[in-house]
Amino acid sequence: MRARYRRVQSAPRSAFAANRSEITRMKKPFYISTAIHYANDLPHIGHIYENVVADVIARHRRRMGDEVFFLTGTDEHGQKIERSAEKAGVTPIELADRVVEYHHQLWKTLGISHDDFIRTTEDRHKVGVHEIVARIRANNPDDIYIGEHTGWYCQSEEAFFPESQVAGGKCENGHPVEQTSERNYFFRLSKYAEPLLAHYKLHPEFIQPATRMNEVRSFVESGLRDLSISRTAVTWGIPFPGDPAHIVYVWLDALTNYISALGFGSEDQTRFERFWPASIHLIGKDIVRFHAVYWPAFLISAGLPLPERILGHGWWLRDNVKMSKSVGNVVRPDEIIETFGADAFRFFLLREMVFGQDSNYSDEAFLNHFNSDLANDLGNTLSRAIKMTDSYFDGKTPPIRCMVNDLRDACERFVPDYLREMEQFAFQRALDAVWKLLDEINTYIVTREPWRRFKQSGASDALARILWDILEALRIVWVMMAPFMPQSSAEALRRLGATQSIDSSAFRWGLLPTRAAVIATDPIFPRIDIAAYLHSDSTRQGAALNEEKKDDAPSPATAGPALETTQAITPDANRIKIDQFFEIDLRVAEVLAAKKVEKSKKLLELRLSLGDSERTVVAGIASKYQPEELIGRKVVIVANLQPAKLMGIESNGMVLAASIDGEPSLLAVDQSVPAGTKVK
RNA sequence: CGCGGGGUGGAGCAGUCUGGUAGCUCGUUGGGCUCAUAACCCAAAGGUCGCAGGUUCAAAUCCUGCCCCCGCAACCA
Repeated sequence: MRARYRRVQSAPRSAFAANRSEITRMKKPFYISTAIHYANDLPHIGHIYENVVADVIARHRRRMGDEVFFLTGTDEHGQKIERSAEKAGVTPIELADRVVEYHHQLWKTLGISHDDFIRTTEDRHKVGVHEIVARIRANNPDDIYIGEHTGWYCQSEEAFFPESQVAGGKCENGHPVEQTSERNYFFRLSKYAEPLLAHYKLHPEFIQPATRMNEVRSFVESGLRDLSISRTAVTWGIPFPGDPAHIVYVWLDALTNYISALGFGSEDQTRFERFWPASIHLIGKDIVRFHAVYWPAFLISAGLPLPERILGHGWWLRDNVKMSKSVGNVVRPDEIIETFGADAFRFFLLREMVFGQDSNYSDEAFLNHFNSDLANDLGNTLSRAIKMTDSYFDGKTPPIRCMVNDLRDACERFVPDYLREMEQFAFQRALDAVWKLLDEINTYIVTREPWRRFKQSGASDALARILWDILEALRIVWVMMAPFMPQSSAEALRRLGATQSIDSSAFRWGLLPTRAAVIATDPIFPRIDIAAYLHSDSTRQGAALNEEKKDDAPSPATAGPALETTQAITPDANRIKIDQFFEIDLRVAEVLAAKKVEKSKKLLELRLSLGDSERTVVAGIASKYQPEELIGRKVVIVANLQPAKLMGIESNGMVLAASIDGEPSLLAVDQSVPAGTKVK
């Protein structure tokens, strides 16, 4: 993806122009939402990133004078929750409560400044969902009708599966499916292709980045089919208005959160009237379609205004191949946040990812950025400036302001750059502008040599001006950093003796008071010994970042600071009895034939001899082994495993292999051992 | 034809929409400074921008074809 962001149509203003315009005109309130996060599992780095980005935008808008409403929340309905809850032996709402509690803690830890948190199980949300259905029916009585929904139905799971999840007559969990029809309520989505295309044309900034717009447009151009908006097979959801035998389709349910949270449909709609339409729906790129097609179609039908902008961010990938401790890129953000602070992590997320693009996460990258950006540049510059002030001017900001100098020029060059990039969600470039200013400050320090001046002529006026410049430029640096690192910024400004609150005028040169107390103390970001950190505490590694934990219910034990559903494993509790081991029938087998499974990436179909019998086993070892080299080889298998179908082939056993970063290495036995020999 | 991302100095990445001297961070080398967190400053080395065609006065950027890597899904039983 190689998108640039179109300019926000409220043209980028310089810092100084902005001040004036805010006074003279009444601004439209600014409403930003994240997606509501699905409550069947704990948040991962993708959710964290989304909320941090939204928070940075919200904080930036607030200080620029906007009236901001920032919403996040949880999506708590649907089958997956039902099933996860069942597995955990709790009711769906108990499960959701647990996850939500964790969300609250996490967002607090990370300093997310949302104004409200919507749960789709709340009454106010149900009211909103009923209201939007009512509005659609009132506005376009034709748009909701009863029809037949035909699809692959799985008896044992009581659910329809999309074509993509059905293979070889089985659903994704291996149960048989059949073509079945269900009577559902439908939404006449087909009617809205033209209005949507017209809207995209009129508002090219509606979907960003632009490549997403292209995808959406071609999707709509290829024709829209009416959408089933109710289910009868699911019970955990909002009863369909007027027909409680049906449940409202999850997306109609979920999307409505953006207005139900504003009191849509309730007695008091002042928030809805004030803040809708949303300025930005911030979402992952995977759900752009729902936000850019279904949601606006529902809104048009209901006679409601459309959100101004759908902003799709990229995904955090984990460093693919080299996930290992020795390489030092094991992912453990929970520990990172605990150790280095929420601000450092927030900074990293925005510094490292080009907004909109995918990016790789690694602890090593975090640590490197921490040292070079935060410790060496941002923190160290603060330290050296304050230390000199402390020594030369008796712990107070110098007594003389300086209004004409190179640093002021630099600020007036970089602050507008920074503000422009912030408006375009180009956080990486906004931060670049900050670091360019930091460079200027460091260069200024070196070329002016305050230490030499002090030795030569003490606390002279010239020295006062120079140091005041440095401190003032740093004040502006930390004002720029405020949305990214709110706590650190407040702390740094306090140390600098800058007391005024941060608003849009805080970027102006000259605000640092003279003779204000500075605080010379420990470094704000102490350097990390990276090697020592990476090799410490190896037992706690393994919080898998992007791993889907499909049906795992979050355990109560993880309601603490852990970011993931990893559980502390005490070795003793984890040991098994020997008879448990003997339940496993391990056998030596000889490979008679081997071939790659068609269309598969890592599967080999093996024909094995167990001496007196033969069987077919499918093994996921194709990434490492060629079929030819396996023939005649002796392997160890689990012989009494339930059969399973993989890519349509029945596998009767499991070939044992050691796994090094996912690369298999087959267990070897002496070639002389006859096939069928028991292993114990 | 399942969906998507990518191939740019040693590493990680911008830049590609709107063609015009190839940029950032880290690393490396040499020098400087000593206020600071072995930090900071200056300078240098290092790239035929995956390949092949095409359009153009001009291509990392536009067009065509191809190769390779990765994520998701379908398969690690």
